[in-house]
Amino acid sequence: MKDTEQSIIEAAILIFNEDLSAPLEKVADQAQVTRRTLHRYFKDRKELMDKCQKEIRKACAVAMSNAYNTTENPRERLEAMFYAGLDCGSKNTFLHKLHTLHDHKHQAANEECSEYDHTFELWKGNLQVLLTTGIINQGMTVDWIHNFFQSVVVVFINSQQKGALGRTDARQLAWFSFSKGIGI
Amino acid sequence: MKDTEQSIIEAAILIFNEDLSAPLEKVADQAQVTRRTLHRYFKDRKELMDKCQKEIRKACAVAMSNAYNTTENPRERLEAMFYAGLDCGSKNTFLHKLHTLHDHKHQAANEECSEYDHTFELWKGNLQVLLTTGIINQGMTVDWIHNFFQSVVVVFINSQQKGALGRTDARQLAWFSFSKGIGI
DNA sequence: CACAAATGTCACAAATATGAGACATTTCGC
DNA sequence: GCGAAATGTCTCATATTTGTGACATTTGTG
Repeated sequence: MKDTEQSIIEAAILIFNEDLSAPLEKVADQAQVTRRTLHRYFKDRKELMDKCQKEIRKACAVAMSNAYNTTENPRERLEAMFYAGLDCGSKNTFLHKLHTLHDHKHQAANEECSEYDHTFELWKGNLQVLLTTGIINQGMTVDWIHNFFQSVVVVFINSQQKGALGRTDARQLAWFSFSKGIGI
Repeated sequence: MKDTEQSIIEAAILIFNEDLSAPLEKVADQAQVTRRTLHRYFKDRKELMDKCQKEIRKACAVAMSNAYNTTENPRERLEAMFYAGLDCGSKNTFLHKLHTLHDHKHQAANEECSEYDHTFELWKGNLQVLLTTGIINQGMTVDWIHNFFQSVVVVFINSQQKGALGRTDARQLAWFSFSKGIGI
């Protein structure tokens, strides 16, 4: 029964990802919990948001790290990490969103920002190999591909929400769109 | 000086696109205007939001319609409408976002929904031609490509906001990612 | 300059969101 | 079934957001 805290966090990620300033009652509803209970686990909005970020960073870091270690081939690594990104779903996109907000000033001094950077260090490093060895040609930049990656995850999430496509089909489609889209 | 109303709408689209429940003061700030002035032009939040949607639908509809009429070749049409989508920028993505929200129930009876549908009628019709003639193969679905289209627009906007890429370069990159990503 | 329109400043009431106390009810392990 | 922990209900104080009136200031125009 102690997974209430976790389910609130999951709900918050879902809600805040759509509506950053949504009232906490929406989060509580999504978690099928009272606002009162939510406040028993989280002192205030800021604390909830912080826990969300921590959860997100952890989940993404673990998934990415695991995927990275499945193979030594850069091309296969990219694919493995891509699927890991899909599996992280809205956690992945929310993390990315928080760091591309209009008023967000990215600075390495910020603890959360540096953790964010670290999360994608492996990803970007691997990507750089593919770029320099010419497997990915064109005028592709790391930033573009990073954004593009996140965007394809959004497409995947949307398709899953609608239920129009099976998970396996959607995963294949996503990888097709991503890999071809960056010129592999 | 009467473009104050318009600049508030533009500001609102920018802010609401990032944070749907953002306080109106943020919109006023973005428009470099007092909250008091904002309320002189818009009775309340709902009226502002409605005007935003109207503006968005109009802008997207005009841009798409123009692009459609530049050529009769479906393949070229797709490209022209793609660039039109880029030019609509956040208007395009905000419109799409509003209709993919978790709690949004899409129903043709709804006036705004039907207008939204109409906006992309041409786009989807043209796409269907490309699908049935086999120019786009794979297990691609219209919905997937539609979502994918919107996502690439987001990537484009992000790259422009950062200023890392010139507009022309970004447009080319975007078209590359999109066209290859759907298997053209 | 003078005048009118637009905007800003300040003040304020109403609505909504937030956070927490007190106590009832439910849930779970034993 | 008992007791403890978790959760819900109800209530309330406070903070924030919202919308508007009254009046000062700025801006554009003749």
